[in-house]
Amino acid sequence: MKPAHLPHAEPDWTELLHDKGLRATAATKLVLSALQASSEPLSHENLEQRLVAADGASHKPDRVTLYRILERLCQTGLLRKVSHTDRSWRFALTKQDEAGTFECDQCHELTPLAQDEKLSEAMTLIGKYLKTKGQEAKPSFLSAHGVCAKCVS
Amino acid sequence: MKPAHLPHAEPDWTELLHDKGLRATAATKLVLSALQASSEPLSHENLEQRLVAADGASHKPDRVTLYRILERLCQTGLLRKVSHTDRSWRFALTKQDEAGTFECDQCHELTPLAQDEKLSEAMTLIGKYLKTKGQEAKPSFLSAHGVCAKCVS
DNA sequence: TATGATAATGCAATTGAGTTGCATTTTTAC
DNA sequence: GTAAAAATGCAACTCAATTGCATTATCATA
Repeated sequence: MKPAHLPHAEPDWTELLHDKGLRATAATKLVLSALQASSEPLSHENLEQRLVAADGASHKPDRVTLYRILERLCQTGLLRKVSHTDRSWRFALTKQDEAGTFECDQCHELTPLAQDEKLSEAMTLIGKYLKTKGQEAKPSFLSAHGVCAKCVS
Repeated sequence: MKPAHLPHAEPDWTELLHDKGLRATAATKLVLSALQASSEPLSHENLEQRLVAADGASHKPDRVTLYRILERLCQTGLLRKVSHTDRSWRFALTKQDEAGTFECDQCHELTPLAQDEKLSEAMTLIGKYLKTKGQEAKPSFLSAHGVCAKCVS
Protein backbone atom coordinates (compact mmCIF):
# COMPACT_ATOMS: atom_id res chain seq x y z
CA MET A 1 0.00 0.00 0.00
CA LYS A 2 2.92 2.32 0.63
CA PRO A 3 5.62 1.66 -1.98
CA ALA A 4 9.04 2.10 -0.45
CA HIS A 5 10.42 3.72 -3.55
CA LEU A 6 8.10 6.72 -3.39
CA PRO A 7 9.80 9.95 -2.39
CA HIS A 8 8.58 11.49 0.84
CA ALA A 9 6.98 8.27 2.02
CA GLU A 10 4.34 9.03 4.62
CA PRO A 11 4.35 7.76 8.17
CA ASP A 12 1.94 4.96 8.96
CA TRP A 13 -0.88 7.19 10.12
CA THR A 14 -3.04 4.30 11.27
CA GLU A 15 -0.38 3.03 13.59
CA LEU A 16 0.40 6.50 14.86
CA LEU A 17 -3.25 7.18 15.58
CA HIS A 18 -3.77 3.85 17.32
CA ASP A 19 -0.72 4.53 19.46
CA LYS A 20 -2.47 7.65 20.63
CA GLY A 21 -5.73 5.82 21.29
CA LEU A 22 -7.50 7.38 18.32
CA ARG A 23 -9.33 5.66 15.50
CA ALA A 24 -7.84 5.74 12.06
CA THR A 25 -10.68 7.26 10.10
CA ALA A 26 -10.38 8.29 6.48
CA ALA A 27 -10.89 11.95 7.27
CA THR A 28 -8.29 11.99 10.01
CA LYS A 29 -5.70 10.38 7.78
CA LEU A 30 -6.43 12.84 5.01
CA VAL A 31 -5.88 15.70 7.42
CA LEU A 32 -2.54 14.29 8.50
CA SER A 33 -1.48 13.79 4.89
CA ALA A 34 -2.46 17.31 3.95
CA LEU A 35 -0.45 18.74 6.82
CA GLN A 36 2.48 16.49 6.04
CA ALA A 37 2.48 17.77 2.47
CA SER A 38 2.39 21.41 3.51
CA SER A 39 5.46 23.46 4.23
CA GLU A 40 3.57 25.81 6.51
CA PRO A 41 0.82 25.68 9.12
CA LEU A 42 -2.68 25.49 7.62
CA SER A 43 -5.95 26.99 8.71
CA HIS A 44 -9.22 25.15 9.02
CA GLU A 45 -10.28 26.75 5.75
CA ASN A 46 -7.03 25.78 4.00
CA LEU A 47 -7.58 22.22 5.12
CA GLU A 48 -11.16 22.06 3.92
CA GLN A 49 -9.99 23.04 0.46
CA ARG A 50 -7.21 20.50 0.42
CA LEU A 51 -9.45 17.73 1.62
CA VAL A 52 -11.77 18.29 -1.30
CA ALA A 53 -8.82 18.24 -3.68
CA ALA A 54 -7.25 15.17 -2.08
CA ASP A 55 -10.43 13.19 -1.87
CA GLY A 56 -11.43 13.79 -5.47
CA ALA A 57 -14.36 15.81 -4.15
CA SER A 58 -16.03 12.51 -3.37
CA HIS A 59 -16.78 13.18 0.24
CA LYS A 60 -15.69 16.10 2.31
CA PRO A 61 -16.03 15.75 6.08
CA ASP A 62 -18.34 18.16 7.80
CA ARG A 63 -16.94 21.47 8.95
CA VAL A 64 -17.52 20.52 12.57
CA THR A 65 -15.93 17.13 12.10
CA LEU A 66 -12.82 18.80 10.80
CA TYR A 67 -12.73 21.03 13.87
CA ARG A 68 -13.04 17.99 16.07
CA ILE A 69 -10.36 16.07 14.23
CA LEU A 70 -7.98 18.99 14.67
CA GLU A 71 -8.91 19.26 18.32
CA ARG A 72 -8.23 15.59 18.94
CA LEU A 73 -4.93 15.65 17.10
CA CYS A 74 -3.82 18.65 19.13
CA GLN A 75 -4.85 17.02 22.39
CA THR A 76 -2.75 13.97 21.67
CA GLY A 77 0.17 16.12 20.68
CA LEU A 78 0.25 15.05 17.04
CA LEU A 79 -0.53 18.60 15.98
CA ARG A 80 0.38 21.99 17.26
CA LYS A 81 -1.86 24.97 16.79
CA VAL A 82 -0.60 28.52 16.59
CA SER A 83 -2.73 31.63 16.76
CA HIS A 84 -2.61 33.81 13.73
CA THR A 85 -3.25 37.55 13.79
CA ASP A 86 -6.37 37.08 11.69
CA ARG A 87 -7.90 35.36 14.71
CA SER A 88 -8.03 31.91 13.16
CA TRP A 89 -5.88 28.95 14.09
CA ARG A 90 -3.11 27.42 12.03
CA PHE A 91 -2.31 23.75 12.45
CA ALA A 92 0.88 21.86 11.77
CA LEU A 93 2.28 18.44 12.45
CA THR A 94 4.35 18.47 15.58
CA LYS A 95 7.88 17.84 14.54
CA GLN A 96 10.83 17.59 16.82
CA ASP A 97 12.64 20.11 14.69
CA GLU A 98 9.96 22.73 14.80
CA ALA A 99 10.65 25.52 17.20
CA GLY A 100 8.39 28.29 16.11
CA THR A 101 7.01 30.48 13.34
CA PHE A 102 7.71 33.91 12.00
CA GLU A 103 4.64 35.88 11.02
CA CYS A 104 4.81 39.03 8.95
CA ASP A 105 2.57 41.61 10.59
CA GLN A 106 1.70 43.10 7.21
CA CYS A 107 1.07 40.23 4.80
CA HIS A 108 0.62 37.60 7.56
CA GLU A 109 2.73 35.05 5.74
CA LEU A 110 4.06 32.34 8.03
CA THR A 111 7.59 31.04 7.92
CA PRO A 112 8.25 27.95 10.02
CA LEU A 113 11.28 28.15 12.26
CA ALA A 114 13.19 24.91 12.50
CA GLN A 115 15.04 23.93 15.64
CA ASP A 116 18.57 24.79 14.68
CA GLU A 117 21.46 25.95 16.79
CA LYS A 118 20.62 29.65 16.67
CA LEU A 119 17.01 29.03 17.57
CA SER A 120 17.86 26.83 20.53
CA GLU A 121 20.23 29.47 21.72
CA ALA A 122 17.53 32.11 21.41
CA MET A 123 15.13 29.94 23.43
CA THR A 124 17.75 29.39 26.10
CA LEU A 125 18.30 33.13 26.33
CA ILE A 126 14.60 33.76 26.76
CA GLY A 127 14.47 31.06 29.43
CA LYS A 128 17.30 32.79 31.25
CA TYR A 129 15.56 36.11 30.93
CA LEU A 130 12.36 34.67 32.39
CA LYS A 131 14.33 33.26 35.27
CA THR A 132 15.56 36.75 36.18
CA LYS A 133 11.88 37.76 36.33
CA GLY A 134 11.03 34.97 38.73
CA GLN A 135 9.15 33.11 36.03
CA GLU A 136 10.77 29.69 36.08
CA ALA A 137 9.60 28.56 32.66
CA LYS A 138 11.37 27.34 29.61
CA PRO A 139 9.77 28.35 26.36
CA SER A 140 9.09 25.57 23.91
CA PHE A 141 7.73 27.54 21.00
CA LEU A 142 8.36 30.99 19.59
CA SER A 143 6.02 33.16 17.53
CA ALA A 144 8.26 35.82 16.14
CA HIS A 145 6.65 38.91 14.65
CA GLY A 146 7.95 41.59 12.40
CA VAL A 147 7.82 42.75 8.82
CA CYS A 148 9.11 40.50 6.08
CA ALA A 149 11.47 41.52 3.31
CA LYS A 150 8.69 41.77 0.72
CA CYS A 151 6.63 44.13 2.84
CA VAL A 152 9.47 46.36 3.94
CA SER A 153 10.09 47.72 0.45
CA MET B 1 -3.41 69.10 37.23
CA LYS B 2 -0.64 66.56 37.36
CA PRO B 3 1.29 67.03 40.62
CA ALA B 4 4.94 66.34 40.07
CA HIS B 5 5.33 64.69 43.43
CA LEU B 6 2.96 61.85 42.65
CA PRO B 7 4.62 58.50 42.18
CA HIS B 8 4.17 56.98 38.74
CA ALA B 9 3.05 60.26 37.23
CA GLU B 10 1.20 59.61 34.01
CA PRO B 11 2.22 60.93 30.66
CA ASP B 12 0.24 63.84 29.28
CA TRP B 13 -2.23 61.75 27.34
CA THR B 14 -3.87 64.75 25.72
CA GLU B 15 -0.62 65.94 24.25
CA LEU B 16 0.34 62.45 23.17
CA LEU B 17 -2.98 61.93 21.44
CA HIS B 18 -2.87 65.30 19.71
CA ASP B 19 0.61 64.52 18.49
CA LYS B 20 -0.83 61.49 16.79
CA GLY B 21 -3.70 63.46 15.33
CA LEU B 22 -6.29 61.94 17.64
CA ARG B 23 -8.79 63.71 19.86
CA ALA B 24 -8.33 63.52 23.59
CA THR B 25 -11.66 62.09 24.67
CA ALA B 26 -12.41 60.99 28.19
CA ALA B 27 -12.82 57.37 27.19
CA THR B 28 -9.56 57.26 25.28
CA LYS B 29 -7.62 58.73 28.18
CA LEU B 30 -9.19 56.26 30.58
CA VAL B 31 -8.09 53.42 28.34
CA LEU B 32 -4.54 54.70 28.26
CA SER B 33 -4.50 55.12 32.04
CA ALA B 34 -5.83 51.63 32.59
CA LEU B 35 -3.16 50.16 30.36
CA GLN B 36 -0.47 52.28 31.97
CA ALA B 37 -1.52 50.95 35.37
CA SER B 38 -1.43 47.34 34.26
CA SER B 39 1.64 45.20 34.36
CA GLU B 40 0.36 42.96 31.58
CA PRO B 41 -1.55 43.21 28.32
CA LEU B 42 -5.31 43.52 28.80
CA SER B 43 -8.20 42.15 26.81
CA HIS B 44 -11.19 44.13 25.65
CA GLU B 45 -13.16 42.53 28.45
CA ASN B 46 -10.51 43.35 31.06
CA LEU B 47 -10.59 46.95 29.92
CA GLU B 48 -14.37 47.24 30.08
CA GLN B 49 -14.24 46.15 33.71
CA ARG B 50 -11.49 48.58 34.58
CA LEU B 51 -13.22 51.45 32.87
CA VAL B 52 -16.29 50.94 35.02
CA ALA B 53 -14.12 50.84 38.12
CA ALA B 54 -12.05 53.86 37.11
CA ASP B 55 -14.97 55.99 36.06
CA GLY B 56 -16.95 55.39 39.22
CA ALA B 57 -19.48 53.49 37.14
CA SER B 58 -20.75 56.85 35.99
CA HIS B 59 -20.48 56.25 32.30
CA LYS B 60 -18.97 53.33 30.52
CA PRO B 61 -18.22 53.73 26.82
CA ASP B 62 -20.05 51.45 24.45
CA ARG B 63 -18.51 48.10 23.60
CA VAL B 64 -18.02 49.17 20.01
CA THR B 65 -16.49 52.47 21.02
CA LEU B 66 -13.93 50.65 23.09
CA TYR B 67 -13.07 48.47 20.10
CA ARG B 68 -12.65 51.56 17.99
CA ILE B 69 -10.51 53.33 20.55
CA LEU B 70 -8.21 50.33 20.72
CA GLU B 71 -8.09 50.13 16.93
CA ARG B 72 -7.12 53.79 16.63
CA LEU B 73 -4.48 53.56 19.30
CA CYS B 74 -2.95 50.54 17.59
CA GLN B 75 -2.97 52.25 14.22
CA THR B 76 -1.04 55.20 15.56
CA GLY B 77 1.40 52.91 17.27
CA LEU B 78 0.50 53.93 20.81
CA LEU B 79 -0.68 50.41 21.53
CA ARG B 80 0.41 47.00 20.47
CA LYS B 81 -1.97 44.10 20.24
CA VAL B 82 -0.93 40.50 20.69
CA SER B 83 -3.03 37.48 19.87
CA HIS B 84 -3.83 35.27 22.80
CA THR B 85 -4.52 31.56 22.56
CA ASP B 86 -8.10 32.13 23.70
CA ARG B 87 -8.69 33.90 20.38
CA SER B 88 -9.08 37.35 21.87
CA TRP B 89 -6.68 40.25 21.64
CA ARG B 90 -4.53 41.66 24.42
CA PHE B 91 -3.55 45.29 24.29
CA ALA B 92 -0.61 47.04 25.88
CA LEU B 93 1.06 50.41 25.70
CA THR B 94 3.90 50.31 23.26
CA LYS B 95 7.03 50.80 25.23
CA GLN B 96 10.48 50.95 23.77
CA ASP B 97 11.58 48.36 26.26
CA GLU B 98 8.94 45.85 25.39
CA ALA B 99 10.15 43.04 23.21
CA GLY B 100 7.58 40.34 23.64
CA THR B 101 5.42 38.23 25.90
CA PHE B 102 5.59 34.78 27.36
CA GLU B 103 2.29 32.94 27.43
CA CYS B 104 1.77 29.79 29.44
CA ASP B 105 -0.04 27.31 27.21
CA GLN B 106 -1.87 25.84 30.21
CA CYS B 107 -3.02 28.74 32.39
CA HIS B 108 -2.59 31.38 29.65
CA GLU B 109 -0.95 33.83 32.01
CA LEU B 110 1.05 36.48 30.20
CA THR B 111 4.47 37.65 31.27
CA PRO B 112 5.80 40.70 29.46
CA LEU B 113 9.32 40.38 28.13
CA ALA B 114 11.34 43.55 28.44
CA GLN B 115 14.00 44.43 25.92
CA ASP B 116 17.10 43.46 27.79
CA GLU B 117 20.40 42.19 26.54
CA LYS B 118 19.42 38.53 26.40
CA LEU B 119 16.22 39.27 24.55
CA SER B 120 17.94 41.43 21.94
CA GLU B 121 20.45 38.69 21.45
CA ALA B 122 17.66 36.17 20.99
CA MET B 123 16.01 38.41 18.40
CA THR B 124 19.27 38.83 16.56
CA LEU B 125 19.71 35.08 16.47
CA ILE B 126 16.26 34.59 15.03
CA GLY B 127 16.98 37.27 12.45
CA LYS B 128 20.12 35.43 11.45
CA TYR B 129 18.24 32.17 11.28
CA LEU B 130 15.61 33.72 9.00
CA LYS B 131 18.36 35.03 6.76
CA THR B 132 19.66 31.50 6.23
CA LYS B 133 16.14 30.63 5.07
CA GLY B 134 16.09 33.42 2.53
CA GLN B 135 13.61 35.38 4.64
CA GLU B 136 15.30 38.73 5.05
CA ALA B 137 13.26 39.93 8.02
CA LYS B 138 14.18 41.11 11.43
CA PRO B 139 11.72 40.16 14.12
CA SER B 140 10.50 43.00 16.31
CA PHE B 141 8.32 41.10 18.74
CA LEU B 142 8.40 37.63 20.24
CA SER B 143 5.51 35.58 21.60
CA ALA B 144 7.19 32.83 23.52
CA HIS B 145 5.10 29.83 24.47
CA GLY B 146 5.62 27.10 26.98
CA VAL B 147 4.46 25.94 30.35
CA CYS B 148 5.03 28.14 33.37
CA ALA B 149 6.50 27.03 36.67
CA LYS B 150 3.12 26.89 38.39
CA CYS B 151 1.61 24.62 35.76
CA VAL B 152 4.55 22.26 35.45
CA SER B 153 4.13 20.88 38.95
C1' DT C 1 -16.45 -12.84 10.68
C1' DA C 2 -20.14 -11.35 13.50
C1' DT C 3 -21.18 -7.94 17.14
C1' DG C 4 -21.50 -4.71 20.64
C1' DA C 5 -19.30 -0.82 23.04
C1' DT C 6 -17.86 3.54 21.99
C1' DA C 7 -15.41 6.71 19.12
C1' DA C 8 -16.32 9.56 15.30
C1' DT C 9 -19.49 11.97 12.33
C1' DG C 10 -23.27 15.07 10.49
C1' DC C 11 -26.51 18.50 11.10
C1' DA C 12 -28.77 22.32 13.40
C1' DA C 13 -28.41 25.67 16.56
C1' DT C 14 -25.53 28.57 19.39
C1' DT C 15 -21.61 31.32 21.18
C1' DG C 16 -18.69 35.17 21.37
C1' DA C 17 -15.11 38.29 19.74
C1' DG C 18 -14.96 41.54 16.65
C1' DT C 19 -17.10 44.59 12.64
C1' DT C 20 -20.15 47.67 9.88
C1' DG C 21 -23.62 51.31 8.87
C1' DC C 22 -25.56 55.23 10.16
C1' DA C 23 -27.59 58.81 12.92
C1' DT C 24 -26.11 61.70 16.88
C1' DT C 25 -22.84 63.96 19.91
C1' DT C 26 -18.33 65.86 21.14
C1' DT C 27 -13.76 67.99 19.98
C1' DT C 28 -11.19 71.24 18.28
C1' DA C 29 -9.42 74.61 14.89
C1' DC C 30 -10.87 79.03 13.38
C1' DG D 1 -19.26 81.01 19.17
C1' DT D 2 -19.41 77.99 15.19
C1' DA D 3 -18.76 74.73 11.70
C1' DA D 4 -16.05 70.69 10.03
C1' DA D 5 -14.42 66.53 11.37
C1' DA D 6 -13.72 63.04 14.72
C1' DA D 7 -15.71 60.12 18.08
C1' DT D 8 -19.68 57.82 20.02
C1' DG D 9 -23.92 54.83 20.61
C1' DC D 10 -27.01 51.58 19.00
C1' DA D 11 -28.64 47.85 16.10
C1' DA D 12 -27.57 44.55 13.07
C1' DC D 13 -24.17 41.65 11.22
C1' DT D 14 -19.96 38.47 10.31
C1' DC D 15 -17.41 34.57 10.95
C1' DA D 16 -14.45 31.22 13.42
C1' DA D 17 -15.33 28.08 16.62
C1' DT D 18 -18.40 25.28 19.93
C1' DT D 19 -22.28 22.44 21.71
C1' DG D 20 -26.08 18.98 21.74
C1' DC D 21 -27.80 15.10 20.03
C1' DA D 22 -29.11 11.54 16.93
C1' DT D 23 -26.70 8.49 13.60
C1' DT D 24 -22.80 5.89 11.66
C1' DA D 25 -18.25 3.77 11.51
C1' DT D 26 -14.34 1.61 13.87
C1' DC D 27 -12.27 -1.99 16.22
C1' DA D 28 -11.44 -5.19 20.16
C1' DT D 29 -13.64 -9.50 21.37
C1' DA D 30 -15.96 -13.40 21.10
